Amino acid sequence: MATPVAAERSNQRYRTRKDLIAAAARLMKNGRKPTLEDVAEAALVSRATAYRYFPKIDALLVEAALDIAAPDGEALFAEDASSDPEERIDRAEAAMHQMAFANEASIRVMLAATLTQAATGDDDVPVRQNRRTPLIEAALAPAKDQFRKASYERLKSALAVIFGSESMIVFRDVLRLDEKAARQVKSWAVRALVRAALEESRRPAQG
Amino acid sequence: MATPVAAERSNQRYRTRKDLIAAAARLMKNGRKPTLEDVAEAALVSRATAYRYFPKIDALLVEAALDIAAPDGEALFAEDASSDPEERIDRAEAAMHQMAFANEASIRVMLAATLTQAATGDDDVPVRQNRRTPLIEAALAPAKDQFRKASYERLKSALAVIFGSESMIVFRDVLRLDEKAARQVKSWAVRALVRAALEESRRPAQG
DNA sequence: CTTGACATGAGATTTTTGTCTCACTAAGAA
DNA sequence: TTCTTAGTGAGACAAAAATCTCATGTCAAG
Repeated sequence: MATPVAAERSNQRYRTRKDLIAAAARLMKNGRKPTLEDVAEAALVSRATAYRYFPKIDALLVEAALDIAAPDGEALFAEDASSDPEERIDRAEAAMHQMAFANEASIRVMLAATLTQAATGDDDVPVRQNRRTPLIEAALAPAKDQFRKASYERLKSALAVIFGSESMIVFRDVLRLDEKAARQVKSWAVRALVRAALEESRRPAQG
Repeated sequence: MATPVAAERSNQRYRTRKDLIAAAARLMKNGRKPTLEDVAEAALVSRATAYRYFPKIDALLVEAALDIAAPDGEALFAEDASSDPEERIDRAEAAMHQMAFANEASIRVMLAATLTQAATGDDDVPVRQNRRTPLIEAALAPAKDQFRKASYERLKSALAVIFGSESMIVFRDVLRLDEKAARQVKSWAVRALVRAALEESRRPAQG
């Protein structure tokens, strides 16, 4: 059997794997969930090979979505002297926002692919990764000691809800707002949340 | 005229349509996207008939998701004398939260079915409906005149992001928090947002 | 009751999706 | 170079999903 598992041939395996992922990423951009056959063809690889690497196409789609450049906390705040958490969070949100709306179609495909799996408890299945929390932590880092522990954790989770690509779905499909309006709402919300967490951390009673 | 004669058959059509939707709703509860064949069988209807009613299964799944009881603003605040918007919003959120987590599997299926369509601009395709905004408006109603117009609109949109079933996905798949933790975060966040909107509406400068 | 129009059911058929086999190619070791 | 072996391609095969056709059943008007 030709199951790619031995270590020796790793270059070859790595390349075809990479080609498959790249091809999938390319196909996702038009918003349609591609079939494994589509991907194989686009990657100039036989159907059988494609199936060998990704028995479930969902796994491939998730991998492909990782190609989408996510804002990196380190880079984003590299030469940013400011330590005002409100400003920094807003800036981080702007970066995520821009990324999400620029890759809307691909993100939708990936989201749809993962949605039905977490529920069924399938475990050979890809899991959503969390790229927003590191970004949020980087933004809050300079001010971290101004928060109480509980406030800080709560704030991070709440911000994660606003930051994510899921919120884009709400703005587009449910509220029917355009990108600019969405950004304004999110900007206001994240700032308000940061302020609220800061304030309650300053007050003596309660956490 | 021949038309009214033909139209009289609507009872029959209505019943099979209803049966199909009910069957789909039943099948969605286990979190797997059912096949039209599955639905047809469960509805005691032939495949061909099912396909006649719903050429795309996604349309059927969306219809079926409507069966899920959404909290109704009128009923929820019927005997609630309180007019404190913070309390009322929190209460509304609790209701939505309970509904969303109780029907997680079905909601995931519906969400996945709609995600890839809005993007492609398919128009014979069902559209997400918005049940959360009326609820939010009902909760804010008694205090509506305490907000500036712009603040009010922004608040509603921000709350819609927190309220929705999409936030459940974030808590579960991305943050890996359980239902209780999710509720606490959301409760804190919605209250903070309401307070922020109220406060900025009281202040003279800026909107 | 009869009739016409429509809805339905039961396959046949086609398309799509996933699996398997086997020969061939090419990479790395000797 | 030659040998060994993992990775690949081509296509047969199987299973599932979607579409089409036509005979039958049933409703309601006359």
